[in-house]
Amino acid sequence: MVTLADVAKHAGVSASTASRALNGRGEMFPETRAAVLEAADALQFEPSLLARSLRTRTTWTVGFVVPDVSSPFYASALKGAQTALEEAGYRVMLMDSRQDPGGELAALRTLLNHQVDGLLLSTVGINRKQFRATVERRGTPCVFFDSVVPRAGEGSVLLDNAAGIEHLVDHLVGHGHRRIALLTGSLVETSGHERLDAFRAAMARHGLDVLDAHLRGGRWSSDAGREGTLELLAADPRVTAIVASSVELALGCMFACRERSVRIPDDLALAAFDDAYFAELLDPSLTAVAYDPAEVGSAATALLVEAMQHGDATRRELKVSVNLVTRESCGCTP
Amino acid sequence: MVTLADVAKHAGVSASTASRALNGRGEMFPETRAAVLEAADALQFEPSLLARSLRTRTTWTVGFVVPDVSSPFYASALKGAQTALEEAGYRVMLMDSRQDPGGELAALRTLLNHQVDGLLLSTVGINRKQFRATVERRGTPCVFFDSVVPRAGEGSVLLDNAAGIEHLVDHLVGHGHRRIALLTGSLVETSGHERLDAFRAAMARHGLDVLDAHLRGGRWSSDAGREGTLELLAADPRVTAIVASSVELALGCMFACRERSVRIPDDLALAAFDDAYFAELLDPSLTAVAYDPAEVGSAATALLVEAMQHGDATRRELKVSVNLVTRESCGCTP
DNA sequence: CTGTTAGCGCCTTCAG
DNA sequence: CTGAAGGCGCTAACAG
Repeated sequence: MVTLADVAKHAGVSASTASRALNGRGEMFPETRAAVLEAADALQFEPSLLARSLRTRTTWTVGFVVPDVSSPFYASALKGAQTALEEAGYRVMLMDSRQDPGGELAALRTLLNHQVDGLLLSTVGINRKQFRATVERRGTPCVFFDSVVPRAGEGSVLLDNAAGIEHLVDHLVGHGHRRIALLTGSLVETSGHERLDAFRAAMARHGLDVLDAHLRGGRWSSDAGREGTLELLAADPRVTAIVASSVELALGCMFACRERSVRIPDDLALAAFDDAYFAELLDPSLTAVAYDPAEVGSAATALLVEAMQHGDATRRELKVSVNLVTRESCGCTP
Repeated sequence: MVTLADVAKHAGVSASTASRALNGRGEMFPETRAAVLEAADALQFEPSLLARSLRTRTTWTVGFVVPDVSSPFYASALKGAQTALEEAGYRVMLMDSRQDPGGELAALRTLLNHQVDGLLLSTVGINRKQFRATVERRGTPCVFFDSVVPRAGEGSVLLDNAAGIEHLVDHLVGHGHRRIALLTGSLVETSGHERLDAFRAAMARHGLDVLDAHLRGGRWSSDAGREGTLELLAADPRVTAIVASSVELALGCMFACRERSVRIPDDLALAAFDDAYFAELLDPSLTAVAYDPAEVGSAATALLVEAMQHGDATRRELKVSVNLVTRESCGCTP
């Protein structure tokens, strides 16, 4: 390995001068700088980021923690964050909490021991005290996205869950439905319980009841959607419409309907939170609330970079807007 | 920040003893060790991985480079790798080359400057010389997956592209098709050109011609699939079946067919490489070659861990097996 | 403008 | 079994 000392010797200057030349810090004679750059080039010098970080106490690395990287939503958010971070000169260290608070805490500790400069976190439900003890104690800035620890961190970016669910419920009510059920996601995550709360609120606004038997699911998977729908169908055949808290849940619902020969939208209308690039090609095509998942990542990054660089004291909470895309599954005709 | 020195002082021992106790190295009086552990616990000591890495010259970090993290395939491969790496005690540093060789080289350099212990790389087509100059020169082990630099690195994991395409072509020929076109992916990537080569070979085996006009696409996107299909439809209406090199390309094809009122499978049969969890619910449901994308990541990780730990000299090349799932788009009936 | 000195936090000789 | 000393590669403070 070729070190800064080698470059300095080769250029006939001291290590500090070499360092200054390479980092463009301070004034110096152009020919001195040129000599150093040439030497670095000749020796193919690559600085050790490790050593630099140890000395400067900044790593230019940000930790990214999500429940499941392979989920399309998180993958897109990651992409958005990665792009924005790279632009700002940061690198990404990725960890997966596997939907487990213990795993999340372990991930945070590892990242913190790595001296990351900041954290982008979609929590699976650690509490404020745990958050305090692991991240706040170190003073590392943290921005939450999609799922937050209430009143913690330097900011958060959430989808406009309330508006999304409202669109869905209003639209189904507009089609004449009154017995509407909800497939919920994981209720320890912000998007899960916000969508549930919003569903209750939207139904109430139309003077409609929400029976506990009409709330099913509890996980984000397609399986949970299928099972929840089967339970729903068995428990109360009078339900005429379903709101799914995610595409996966909606797909599960579609599977269940095929098994039970329930026709969508004739026997049961369906509309989902989360659009997908294949929604148009499904049978029937899926009415859904759309948004840009990458924007969640990039917006969170913007907040984090701000916090890392200016140490802003005020917590900022952003909402990413959503819009309804009507297709066939709700009962609309193409 | 609490350092090893603080712990040592608190426990009334030297820093070296504290280090030994914490890392379980060497023999020592149980009470000494206990005192150190207690002190570390009391002070909530967390070792600086940076300093440790600088000293030990191993970071327990692996670099992961892909063309696009938000693609479902890479996201799943990442998940597989992440899980396997974490199990082996490694962390993941992620970079996105954005389908650009320049970006890929930059990513590799950054990772290498971070002293990663190993590399998991899906290349977008850098050449052997560039690979040599950046990674081989440092001696950092690298395992390729999905897309390789020929005869480079410590190993590779590829899908069985030849078998997959063969299944697809054989099946379509079995339905009586003879004029079959191919939507290709990016030909600078291994999966892209292997699938093309395999298509030619499979067609030849049936004594069928492959016209250049029947090869369209060139990128992995849905858009490329749509445009390629429109071109195909315009150039030669006698084509009766299409093999898509990926789901995205297949979806693009389905969009194009809707625009032109071409019915699948009656007017045009379709079958794709890559299965998807929603393939069953498409209209028509999509015949496809299936495999486990996470396995690509975990298998590559196994190879890499082996290389990092035992410095194996022999290059190993793995193939992940695939299988055909027949549905309606090829002309089969449910 | 440039060189010398010191130290980030840790681990690993080498003595005792 | 334990302590002292040195250094991984780099940069910041202080002289000159």
